[in-house]
Amino acid sequence: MLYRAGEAFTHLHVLNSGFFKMISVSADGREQVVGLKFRGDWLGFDAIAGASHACDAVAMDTAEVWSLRYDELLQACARRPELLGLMHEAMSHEIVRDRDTLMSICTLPADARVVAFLQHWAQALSVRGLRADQFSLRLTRAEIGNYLGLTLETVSRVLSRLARASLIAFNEKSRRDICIPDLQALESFVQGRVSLNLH
Amino acid sequence: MLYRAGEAFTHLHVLNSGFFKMISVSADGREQVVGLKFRGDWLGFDAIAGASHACDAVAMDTAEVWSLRYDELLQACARRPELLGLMHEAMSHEIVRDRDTLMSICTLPADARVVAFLQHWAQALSVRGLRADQFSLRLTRAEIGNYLGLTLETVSRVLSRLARASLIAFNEKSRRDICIPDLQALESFVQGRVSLNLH
DNA sequence: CGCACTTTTGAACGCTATCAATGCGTGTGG
DNA sequence: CCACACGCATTGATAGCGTTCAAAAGTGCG
Repeated sequence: MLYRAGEAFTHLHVLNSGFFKMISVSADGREQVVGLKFRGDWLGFDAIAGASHACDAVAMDTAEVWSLRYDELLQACARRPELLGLMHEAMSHEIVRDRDTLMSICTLPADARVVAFLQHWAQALSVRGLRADQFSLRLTRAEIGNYLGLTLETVSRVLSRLARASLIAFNEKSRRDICIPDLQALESFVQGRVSLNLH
Repeated sequence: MLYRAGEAFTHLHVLNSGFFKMISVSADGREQVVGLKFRGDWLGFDAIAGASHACDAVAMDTAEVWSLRYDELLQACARRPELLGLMHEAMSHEIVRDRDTLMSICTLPADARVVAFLQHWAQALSVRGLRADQFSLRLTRAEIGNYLGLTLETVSRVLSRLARASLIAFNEKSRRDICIPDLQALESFVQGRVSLNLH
């Protein structure tokens, strides 16, 4: 765990390798995965406003993180304006990304949400030069469901249906490692609402 | 409309009076209310990353907006570091706020979501020194539902139920203007419903 | 007044949650 | 080595919440 909700804010972090999940807990104890972080993403922006972190940052793998003291970072930005540009870009990107997930959750049915989740993950890998046709989800069904506003059973059922339709395939070792032979086919699935009720 | 999705990014804006809604449209035409803005909020952060706006900013009322050229703003920040602090705080606050709404939508049933929406609005007014026990929603039932991942009928039903329970009251002129005699009562109403769902 | 838009309310349907049983892989201890 | 517990995943049956479809009333405006 890189930081926990409530901890005093001192550093921002840049993820150089590995994967993180961001987890918020509400006052009444509801827990929620509110974001996923990949290589190059910044962590800790949530803490600037309140001077303490608003969520937990949990590594999903061995990870390498560059931690930067915020005050020193600002001084460095004064000397090197392009650094400030990078930081603003990262913050802006996070805002846009969060809105995209909000839209997915508000407007898509369960199966399309799961597909959008897979696409998101695949694209995140692809943009970073990693293979996007075969990867590990690194989240339990329960966590995926939580992130998407679904139950773990629904996630499991959708994935099974996608596998039955050969739009994805499971690794024979672990059902958390999946293959996406044709990302286009998945994409058109969301668009056209192809019915998978083959049974 | 202050700006539209796709427009080139030149200015950030600070809302000095009035109310704005932020509307995103996905590639396949799904429309989504992704945020609400009140006095003192900044608008336009979404455009920094992509150099063009990612959503529409629509006024819900006559509004006064201060528009600041981004490049000039950065120069001013170099001279006055506290200005940069304000801007970062606003961005960070937006990130935290977006996550809160995501959590509400993912973890709460319909009635609790509507209540959370009312609380959010009331608190936004209260923090700004405006009266929070009586205000106009400025959104149609359809827009509220869209923002909360519900249909307009569900929103209408929940509001009617809340009014029947005297937790809120409608203005006799317009059913978009509501009274909240006891905000605490509303809050405990959500708590009770959620704790039932938690086990 | 007519027209378009918004809101309310009812009834029926369907998607997703809930409840429950089973299987699988892993680590642990007898 | 096996038995066992534990966490994770799958699958089925059922129920319920929210959607969909539909009708009617209220509101604002040219």
